[in-house]
Parts: sequence; C-alpha cells; structure tokens
Amino acid sequence: MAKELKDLANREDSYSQWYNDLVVKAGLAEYSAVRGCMVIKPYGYALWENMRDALDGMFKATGHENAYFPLFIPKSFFSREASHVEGFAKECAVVTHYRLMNDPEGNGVVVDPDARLEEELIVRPTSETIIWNTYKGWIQSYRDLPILVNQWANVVRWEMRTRLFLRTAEFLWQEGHTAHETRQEAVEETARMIGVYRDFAEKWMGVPVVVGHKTANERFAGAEDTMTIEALMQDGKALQSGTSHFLGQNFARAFDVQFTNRENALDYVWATSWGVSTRLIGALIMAHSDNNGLVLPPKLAPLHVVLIPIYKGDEEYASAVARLRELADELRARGLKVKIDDRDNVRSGFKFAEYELKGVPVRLALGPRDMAAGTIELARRDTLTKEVVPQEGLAERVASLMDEIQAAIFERALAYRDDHITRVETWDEFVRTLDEKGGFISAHWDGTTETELAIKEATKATIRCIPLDAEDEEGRCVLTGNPSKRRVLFARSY
RNA sequence: CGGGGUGUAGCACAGUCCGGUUAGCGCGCCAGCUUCGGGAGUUGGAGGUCGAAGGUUCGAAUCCUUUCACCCCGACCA
Repeated sequence: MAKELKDLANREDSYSQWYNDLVVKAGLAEYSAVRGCMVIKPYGYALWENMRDALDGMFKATGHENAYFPLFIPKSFFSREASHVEGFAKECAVVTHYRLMNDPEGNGVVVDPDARLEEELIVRPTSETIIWNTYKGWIQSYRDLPILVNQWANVVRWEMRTRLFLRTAEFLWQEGHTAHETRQEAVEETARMIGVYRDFAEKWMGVPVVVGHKTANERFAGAEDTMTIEALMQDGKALQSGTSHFLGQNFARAFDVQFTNRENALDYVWATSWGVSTRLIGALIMAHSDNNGLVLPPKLAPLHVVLIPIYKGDEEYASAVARLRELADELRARGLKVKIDDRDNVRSGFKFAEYELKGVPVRLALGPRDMAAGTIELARRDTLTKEVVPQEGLAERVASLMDEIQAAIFERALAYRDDHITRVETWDEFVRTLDEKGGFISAHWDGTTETELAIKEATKATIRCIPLDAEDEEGRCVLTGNPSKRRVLFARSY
C-alpha cells in the first residue's frame, strides 16, 4: 500500500488522488452509495470522537453548554435574513413530501403526490435561523443573557463537487450560537472562540494556523465580521479550518429578538456563531502525512502504541505475546491506548506497513533476540526511526515520547508553514510565487472587493485573511498599485 | 449545468476498433504445506446474468438504439 502511495506521490498532478487513496486505505472513510456523502469508518470516527471530546472540553471551560435543534428548517425562516438566504440558497436540500406509497403501476414505491408539505422544509446547511427563532422565546431581559450554547450536529450542503472530509454533501460539525447584551461582549466572544480553535489546531492537532479576519467578500452570509483560522497543507494550498462570526444584530432583527436592557429600553440582541467540522480531519491528514501514510498527533490518535511479536514457531510466538501482554499493561497504566497485534496470518512486515499507514505514533516489536537481551525495538512514526531500548522503564520512555512526538510534528509543520509565507511586492513575483512555490503570499492589497475578485479571476488565489498580527505598513497594492496600509495573506485554497 | 471519460468477480483492470470454443490477468478470499527481525513462496479451490432494456446476427462483452449509474475537469463551497 505504501508503495502505491509513493507511486502516486511521484506524479505531480495527483496530490488529490493521493489524498483520497490515503483516506480510504488508512480506513478513515469512503464514499457511500449516496452521491457526495461519506461513510466515516470506525477508525476515522474514533479520531473524530477524540477531536470532539477535546473541543467539547474547551467549550465547557469557556462557559458553554450543549443543546440540540431540529434538522429541518421551515423555508420561511430561511428567507428572513437576506444575505443569509443568498449565501446558502444554491446548496440546500429541500423536503417537499412526507409520505411514500406503492406505485399503482407496480414499480416499487413512489412519492405520494397527495402528501405535499404546505411549507417546504430545508435540511439545515447551518442553524442560525432555527436557533434565532427559538432564542426569541428565551430572551426578554438582559438578565436572560448571555446565552452560550453549542450544538453537535450534522448539516447538509448540496455541493457540486465533493472530497472526503474536505467537502461532502453531509458533514458533522459543531456550531456555537451565542446571544449577548452588548456589541463589545459579542465581539469578545467571537475573538475568544477563534482563539479556542487556534489552541485546538496547534496544541491538539499540531497544525499551525494563521488567525485573522475575512474580507467582506469572503465573510459568512449574514455576518458583520468573520474570523478564521487558516492552515497550510503540504501541497501549498490553504485550508480554512474554523470560523467565528460576529453577527451584529442581523439575526436578532430578522427574528425580532429584543430584550429590555439595563436602562429599561428595548434593544436587539448581539450575536455570534462559530464552527469547526470534520474538515479538520482533512487538515490533519494533509498537514502531517508522508508517503508511508498518516502521521497522527498522539493527543488525538485513536491508538498510541501497537505491539507486534516477532517469532518462528508456536513457542516463540507464545512467549513473545505473553511478554507483550505484560508490557501492554504497564503502558496502559500510563494512560496510553495500546493494542497487541497477535495475528498469526499476516507477517510482521505487513503489520509494520499497516500501522504506518494508519499513523500510529509508536510501534514496539519484540522478537527472540529481544527476549534474550531484555530489549525491545521502538519505532517512531513521525521520523520513521527505530532504536532498540531496554524493556526496563519502557512505559515511562514511551509516555514521554508521546509529548516529544506531539511537539515534533507541530514544529515540522510550523517550519514548513513559515517557509511558505512569502512576502512579495510586484504582480510578477506574486504570480511566479503562486505557481512555483505555493503557500501563503503576504502582499499589499488596496482594500477593494473589485481588486480581490480580479486577483482571484487571474490566479485562483483568494485572500485567506487579514492576519491579526499584520503590522501597519505603507505599501502599494500588488495588482493596482493603489496605496495600502497593511499586508494580507493570499493563497490558493481548498 | 457545461466539457471529457468509465461501467466486465470483493478491488483494480485487459478483451470492444476488426462479432466466433467453456470470458481472462493481478490483488484479495478459502484450504494445505513451507515460511516469519520490513508488505512471503507454493499447490489446489471458490467467485461473473460483461451496468440495464431492446434490436441486428447462425452466433454479441464486442455492432446499433434507448436508458441508468459513476468518475474527472470547470462554475459553487466549511
């Protein structure tokens, strides 16, 4: 399998094919019978559960609670906020009927034409509308605020073209929806949650991100401001990995959510929404994987350590497995997730390759030589290095190695990312860098949507964000030469 | 929705142009033996309405008509 991946990696135009093969062969996910929809297999789902648990803990720690809202949204709700409809209208699945019947012609089952819904239901592409319709009933006074609610859910966006994890017709995500008394408080919440996402991406996933604001053109439909974390994939394309929106009073006005403030006056509620999805798994894969397969960060890996017996004959097999069981218990006692692969119908070399493909951080192999010497072979997935170490003190060594690997893969991704932020001054440089090197391009932009679209038209590069840490710097727009006050980050993206 | 392509065993494919024994290869699967410190070797075996429907023909995976599905490239997008 790794051999197949290598062959693919050697072909210049096939990164996406390589990615797709990796996702499938590593057992994370595959396409389903339903066009554009993905089956997340147990290994992929275990990864998602780990991500979900970590994020959920971070949400709770920032005062949020979970709730659940309906999958279906009445069409009329949708049309309440003008730019919101416009943004999502083209990709909505719509429920028009509620009943099937036996085909009078005898051709199986057909939609019962008499069962047409009076009002069509939209399968949620995001839940702002149904949630704000609900919040209207929850909020009367400033004493009812803030509302800090998150929901874990699936949403449907009927995309034309799909890619496993990155863009599927249905995907899993979380969406936080908060309501606040003041603009200031909502703006702070927006920034706080993008900070949570940055911490999660960097500390848990080991994926460095740039935090910034979206341009007006790239903003969420219905938001006043959209903050984003942008990650860089190993093929030089950017991936929007999480967003946090300051919604102003747009949804409160659309759904008439007013409250009595401290001055006994009626005011509209201030809102935010923020979300990350199973797309993060795509980010994880494309940020760290190599030609041998996945490289998973220990803090999220479904399995930390795999133990493999090396043997000739039943006797060696039995003694190696018995010793591995003892070692596995010691590792588990350190909180590590451990598996002994004692299958005797595949050879050890096959197992080595298989766990590399799956990205298991550490592999331990125990053979007759080790049994005699009291040693064991320890292999690191991230560096593909092996060393023979004493069995004595193994658990402690492996436990600390997890931290080392977690740090190492972040550092490696960070070095790659930093090496792929290129400052350019001229249009010529801009185009050449984009084609030859890829990655983020830090350049001046005159601040107009017109220029932004012209650049996209010419190069397919978009403004990923206006970075939070962008310094004030007088310059000239890379396309128009008009004055600019700071640099923005451009990239081709997923 | 535009442009291209593909449907043959669980997977990946050859055969189709130019119709002709019982439809083939590799991987995988099942059984046996030998192996086992980096993706094993060998022997035997199972598995197909050749996407579907109709037509031409003595004879169709192959030719004709219709139809369905999927993939890739664009537009759209977390």
